Amino acid sequence: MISGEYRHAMDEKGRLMVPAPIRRSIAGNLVVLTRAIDRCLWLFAPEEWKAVSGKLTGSSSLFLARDRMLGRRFLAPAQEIEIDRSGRIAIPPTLRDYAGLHKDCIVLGINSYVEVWDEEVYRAYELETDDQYKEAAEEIGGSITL
Amino acid sequence: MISGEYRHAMDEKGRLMVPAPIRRSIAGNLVVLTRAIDRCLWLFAPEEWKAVSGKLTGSSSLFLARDRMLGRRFLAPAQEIEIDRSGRIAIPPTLRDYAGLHKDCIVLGINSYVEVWDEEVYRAYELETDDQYKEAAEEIGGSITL
DNA sequence: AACTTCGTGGGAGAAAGTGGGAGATGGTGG
DNA sequence: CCACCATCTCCCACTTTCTCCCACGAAGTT
Repeated sequence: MISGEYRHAMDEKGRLMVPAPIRRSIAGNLVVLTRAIDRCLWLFAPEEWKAVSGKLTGSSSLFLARDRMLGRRFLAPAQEIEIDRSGRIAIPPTLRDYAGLHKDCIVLGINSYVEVWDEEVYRAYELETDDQYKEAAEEIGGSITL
Repeated sequence: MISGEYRHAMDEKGRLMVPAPIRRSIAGNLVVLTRAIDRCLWLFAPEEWKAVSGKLTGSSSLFLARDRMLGRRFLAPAQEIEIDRSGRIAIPPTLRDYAGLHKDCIVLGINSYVEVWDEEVYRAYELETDDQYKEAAEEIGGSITL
């Protein structure tokens, strides 16, 4: 179970720390990095990635526009990346650009995957979704009693 | 059953006392600390947190915008933290910033969870919500007789 | 008054994070 | 086809931060 919210700077070489607690919950030193659906990156442990991508590829067809699109935008950008001895990953330029990563990044551990955001982009996202968040909280309040 | 209202100072290292009465009602020396919905932090005993977070993670999908948002804002910030031998917790910087904790903090024990506020932020909250509080009391008065 | 419990501060060692250098790799132009 | 340049990758060393532990002060109790 991964979790935690961290702020880290990407250095001039495009390297970003994977926070130690997250690193500890990933076996081995390989991860899969890909474009998320929102303007950020997703980072999976290899076996998690297999599970997710497997569900998409399992039933997809070359001849369906929707499947081709998903392949291009979700599967193709995925890269296997090594965590170096200092616990960093080098983020490829195309992914860096997609997520608008500049320097200060936010790293989110969410259950079984990790998200990487540019700090400013994430702040903007939080503002945008603030109302939805509070609405959702009220709804959930109906079903969760503590 | 946790309760109590305490004022404690966070020291220069970002450590905050968990008041002894609250500590006694938590088994073990691990707690889960996370962002609340208002500008403060929530502290749960691990099993309480599992109960709450489990209801959210159970049926969530990577491919639904709302689920992603809830994961980011509610699940991700949660961190498991150890209570040290002196009964303190070290509050991670991102959580410290979110709640605007500076030095003097208010710790509230509420039933089955604990809230941590910056003192000034809490005073402001009390002022803001004073009218709502009295209205809410009137509403409740309809159903509670004592 | 001594003892116990609670809270506070600080120090040492360990871990985490940062920066930069050298060799390898791949692309470009002559 | 070869030489050169840019970039990448891997590794090492330094710095900072964190964590754990201990010792002291205050307050309440027997």
